[in-house]
Amino acid sequence: MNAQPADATQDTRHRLLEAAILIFAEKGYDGAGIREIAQRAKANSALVTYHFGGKEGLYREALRFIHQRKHSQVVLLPPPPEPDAPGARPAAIQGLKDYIRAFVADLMSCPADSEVDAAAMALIGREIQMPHPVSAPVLVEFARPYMERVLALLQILCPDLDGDARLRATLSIQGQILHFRNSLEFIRLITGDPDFPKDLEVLTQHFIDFSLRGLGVPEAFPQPRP
Amino acid sequence: MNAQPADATQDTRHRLLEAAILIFAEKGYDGAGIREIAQRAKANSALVTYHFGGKEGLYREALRFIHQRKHSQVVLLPPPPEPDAPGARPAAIQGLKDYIRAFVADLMSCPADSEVDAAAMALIGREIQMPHPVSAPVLVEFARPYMERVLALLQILCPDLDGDARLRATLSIQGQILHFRNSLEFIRLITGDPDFPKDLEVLTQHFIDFSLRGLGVPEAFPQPRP
DNA sequence: CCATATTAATCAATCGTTTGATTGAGTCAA
DNA sequence: TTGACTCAATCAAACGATTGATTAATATGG
Repeated sequence: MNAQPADATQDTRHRLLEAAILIFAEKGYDGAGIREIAQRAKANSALVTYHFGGKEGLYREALRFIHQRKHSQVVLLPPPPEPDAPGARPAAIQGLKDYIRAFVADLMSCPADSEVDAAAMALIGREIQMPHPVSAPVLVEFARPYMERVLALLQILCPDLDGDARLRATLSIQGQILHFRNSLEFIRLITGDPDFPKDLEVLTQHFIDFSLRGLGVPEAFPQPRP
Repeated sequence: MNAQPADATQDTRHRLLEAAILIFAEKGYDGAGIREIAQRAKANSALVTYHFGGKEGLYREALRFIHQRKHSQVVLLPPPPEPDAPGARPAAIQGLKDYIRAFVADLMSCPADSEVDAAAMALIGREIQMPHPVSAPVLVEFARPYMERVLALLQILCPDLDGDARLRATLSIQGQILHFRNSLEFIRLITGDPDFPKDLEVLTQHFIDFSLRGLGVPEAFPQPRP
């Protein structure tokens, strides 16, 4: 009569993965121990080896788990407009605005929503900075749609730029946002403001303005002084 | 008659600190072991406790060591102009250009120059993302002059912005550059280009253009379409 | 100036703990 | 019974720290 008649095993796997995300995000790969993870998951530490083949396997599967279950706002966006379609340019401007909004939403899922989601993004951020050898394939697959969408939009917005310049611009746009996410703790430390992004909407709008202007999109630039 | 008559002890301390920077930067605090560090420094592992009181003390002193010996290009810059001095605005534009150039130079000290310098900046980047409790004071002291200089320049360049908006802009400028530095490995991974920043000068110029335009500085914006 | 007492620095060896991994017995549904 | 799953107990290895002996450097007294 209990709520888990079958599949208690899948449930244990699931609990281990979520606990792994939390602990790995908090302490890093080396700092986290399988005993602590298992304890958080209310499971026996030997099950890490049984289900995942060891600590490394658990780490790899945890990242895969994040990649699969992530209800990304970005991939739900409509595809970027075709470069030579009529009205492609204003559509691309709106597309970049929508992308930044969705990117921020993906990254800044706050702990109030889901403790695991927040830890998952912290873990991804850490991996971007220093990829664990085991996670490289998952990480690239995870990030590719983000990169390619911005590159496609830039092809319309800045047709004069060559491939390298578009890559630099893409990394600048995503870099400023990722930096916010990855160094939140440090920013709060140096500003002394413990709840720094007081208003996420204002912050999002800043990213949009700064990026569009940074690209040199005239429509986003303030009126020239008279 | 040998070149090191006295002070063999200070030399050991020094070797331990440099080895610590290298190993901590490569493997992180938890991943690095004092045995490995001592071996790299050609010293006995007991000397870590003797000279620094333990692993944590070595870590703290290594970060202090970086902070002290860092021949920062940024702090060598002339002070930012006074807000109400004549010609402050063009001076501030030039000041921001100089700052970005110096900031990139500080961050991207390549391994060819000094293996330890490169590792030191990787370590700082790691600390910005997840500050070790022990390092927070050093880290804040390290970063403050960078933050304050940009904020002072923005006060001249964007007098209309309030304090929060200036902070957001500062973090966007530094964020894109720090992202390049901290996620170089990942960028090379996802682009498939193992020697990504082919030309550091072009990259620096991109940061300057993107930042000045992002701020909405009209002087940096391309001619409005006729 | 030398001999000796004192301190500082380094070493090999070892401490107790914790790590990830393994084992073998046990549980339970099919 | 079988096969998938879980458990407490245990393993060897690595960890950070400590020890006591040893050497190098300095200070002191005659």
